[in-house]
Amino acid sequence: MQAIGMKAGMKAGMKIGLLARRSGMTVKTLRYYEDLGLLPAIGRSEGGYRLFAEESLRRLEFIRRLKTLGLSLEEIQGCLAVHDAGELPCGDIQRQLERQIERIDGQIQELRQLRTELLGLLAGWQSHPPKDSDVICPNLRV
Amino acid sequence: MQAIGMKAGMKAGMKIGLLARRSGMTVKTLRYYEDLGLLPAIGRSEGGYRLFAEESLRRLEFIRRLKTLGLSLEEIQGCLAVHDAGELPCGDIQRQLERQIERIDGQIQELRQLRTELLGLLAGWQSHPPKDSDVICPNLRV
DNA sequence: TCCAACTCTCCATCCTGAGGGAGAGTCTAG
DNA sequence: CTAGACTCTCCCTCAGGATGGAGAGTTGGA
Repeated sequence: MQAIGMKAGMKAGMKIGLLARRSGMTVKTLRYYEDLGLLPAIGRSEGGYRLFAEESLRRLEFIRRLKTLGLSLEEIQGCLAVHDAGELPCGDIQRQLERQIERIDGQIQELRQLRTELLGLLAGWQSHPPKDSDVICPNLRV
Repeated sequence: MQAIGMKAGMKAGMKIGLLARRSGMTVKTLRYYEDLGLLPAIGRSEGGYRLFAEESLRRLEFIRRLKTLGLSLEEIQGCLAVHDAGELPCGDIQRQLERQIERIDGQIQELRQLRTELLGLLAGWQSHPPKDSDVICPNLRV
């Protein structure tokens, strides 16, 4: 027997707590994502509770995956918007991932330069150099 | 002729705007540093204006230098505290710089791994794969 | 019916290193 | 003396991705 008011096959929607348990995210985070528009609810219960479709689980997996690849929620939202428009977001995702590689390359370059500078400074560093009242750290000459 | 109330050689102290101009930092930043305890003022004028010693310039150079090396203001403050206690901070700075190199190495490692994963994903990426209604992006299988 | 569990909204907070602006007071050259 | 430059404190805002709590309302099983 179906619940009253439900046609056979009609899905009532998950409440946020269940979705949180099934997805491994916190209720707070899901509300946050919904507010951002990343995770639309299919509606509200009579009492105002958010109701989510089964599909939300896949959506959250997608979000989680792109997040671990270093994309921002805003970038992820862009990809999801393409999906929601009925198109395959693969092309957009590809572009975002390529951009992400460029960002990473830039960051690695900066970190390498900094590392080199730090190593240079530490080569020949003296822990107890003669005091020089005009500088705070003689090794840095400042 | 000295200003009234000034003994010869006594320094009145710089007001914050002059220190900002001479150091190349903004007034806002100097107030911020003073609030944090990084840059103690030698006192206040009768009207409540912060007065800074000449030494503040060296201190700001020191802060700027360590900041470009990637240390946080908190770490810099630790080094300055050693200096202010009358000791040479070189040993502490050395330790901080070594820690910084370790942090950088860790970050580079993470970035390299991520980069590798991204490249792996993009190898063989199809911009327009066949649609699969069960996944959002077939290339990611999510 | 009743109670516990759940959910709602709204607001505040975290982190870091500042920046913006209001409104009031101070300093200094002319 | 006065105008204009300078400075004060106080509070808000930014980025990004959430998290915490208060206080009120909803749901569902016994």
